[in-house]
Amino acid sequence: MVARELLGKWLVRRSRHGECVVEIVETEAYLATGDPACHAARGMTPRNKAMFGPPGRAYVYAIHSRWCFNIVCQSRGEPAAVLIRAARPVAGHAIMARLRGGCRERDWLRGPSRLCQALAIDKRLNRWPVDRPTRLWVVGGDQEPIADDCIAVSPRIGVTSAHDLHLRFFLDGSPHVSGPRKWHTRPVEFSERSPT
DNA sequence: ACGGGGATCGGCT
DNA sequence: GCCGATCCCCGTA
Repeated sequence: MVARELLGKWLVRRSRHGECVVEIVETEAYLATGDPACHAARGMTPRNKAMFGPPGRAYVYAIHSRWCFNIVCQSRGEPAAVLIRAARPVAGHAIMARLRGGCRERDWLRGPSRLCQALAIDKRLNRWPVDRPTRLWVVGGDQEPIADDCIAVSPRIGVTSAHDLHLRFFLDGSPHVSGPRKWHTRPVEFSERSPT
């Protein structure tokens, strides 16, 4: 599953502010079928058009006047995407600190819209290809995948429907993961789940 | 043309 | 923890 493979990968953003590198520590999957929370669940609209396009591109949309960045990961006629929820700063610290208004480093990329703020991601990057080094791309395809026992699973955050789907993946115990601190570690009720 | 709702965040208690 | 801001999108008329 792509959402889990993206953990530990690096995301590079080259903007007019300069270049930033971050390590992805939290993702959520939104599925093609059987997932009412997925924007594509009710067919194509102007907003979710990117999800119906080729995989490996960005899907950027606004919620409550803030941006969220997804990577389209499947497109065999079946739209799906991975929301990038949180990351750890690797390079470009000065840029991210400025764009995030000088809050604590731990909070720069903690949450999908905070991440977009820190990396200057907005609607203009909707449908942008993220598989080659231009303005926004993912690297680390050749690196070792994160071990299963370092990855925790839970229901998705802020999603009111489909609570039975455990499609949030994150590096267990990472301080850069979003949400209250109790969500930073593997929830007890899901700790018995075998890795998928 | 209109109105309800949302994959959020930050401030306040 | 809870609540409100804020605005764009989408379903309905």
